[in-house]
Amino acid sequence: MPELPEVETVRRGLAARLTGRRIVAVDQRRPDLRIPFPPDFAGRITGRRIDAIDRRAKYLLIRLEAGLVLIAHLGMSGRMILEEPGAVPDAARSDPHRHVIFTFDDAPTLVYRDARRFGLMTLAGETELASHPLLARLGLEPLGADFTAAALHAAFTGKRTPLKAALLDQTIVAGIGNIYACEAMFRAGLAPTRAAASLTAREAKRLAEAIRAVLGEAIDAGGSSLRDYVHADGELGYFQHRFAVYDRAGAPCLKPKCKGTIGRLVQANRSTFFCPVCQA
DNA sequence: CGTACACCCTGGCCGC
DNA sequence: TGCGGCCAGGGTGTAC
Repeated sequence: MPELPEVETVRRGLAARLTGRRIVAVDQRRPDLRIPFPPDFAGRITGRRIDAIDRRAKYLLIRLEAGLVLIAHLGMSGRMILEEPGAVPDAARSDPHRHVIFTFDDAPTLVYRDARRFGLMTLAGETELASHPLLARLGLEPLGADFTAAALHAAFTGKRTPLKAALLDQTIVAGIGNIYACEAMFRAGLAPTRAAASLTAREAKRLAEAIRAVLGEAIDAGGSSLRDYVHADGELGYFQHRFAVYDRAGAPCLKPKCKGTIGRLVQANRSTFFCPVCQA
């Protein structure tokens, strides 16, 4: 379930364990995920130390020494799993979805598992990172300093698309997925069907604050509920979180004194959950 | 250009 | 228990 908060939680877990460690072996078990691995993927990263692990939207940016960056996206089902070297669980031996296995000096083994293979891994030079096709068109970073109410309002200018679709458009705001789009609109009290450009400055301010709050709380929940952000089985960044509207169709609205019932509609082929009373 | 939809892939769940 | 249909938190390419 990787949206921005989950990717950030994974980032923190990986950074804590792997920063400064050297990749000593890479077992790449198939030629592609959503896109092909770059030529000589394993060869190009083997032997390099990890300088830092950063994030842009839902992309992990694993900075290796000498200016090489491993760009990773978890797609829908991608997971990063840390295992003690040699301690591979029996169930994992026959698991066909463990696609890449990174071995380190003096650090847990990192396994990339992705059943649906909507994730990706590729390489880019540090200097060309900002202009890389995967990253160049990304919009506002919701937890970044430039994500202001005015910037969000401006980004919605001319967008006649429904608010829900605008929030999922990574070229407008980057990192929000289906769950947190629903949660943020609920918290801001905005109807998902509103044209994005129709938001007033005041409404854009409410929405920007709701987005930041919802994402921040989810990150806090991930961080506080996991020791070092790692489950007992080594899986990183997936945590129980209570949602106010997501997947709650037919259940009562949680807003105090609201007697609404959470509804579901389909926008851009994806479910939207909302309270028709609070989000009128 | 903006918007709408099919599609990529596997697994889990539901109803029959 | 088996099987078909539907759904899923991602993004992209194509057609209008």
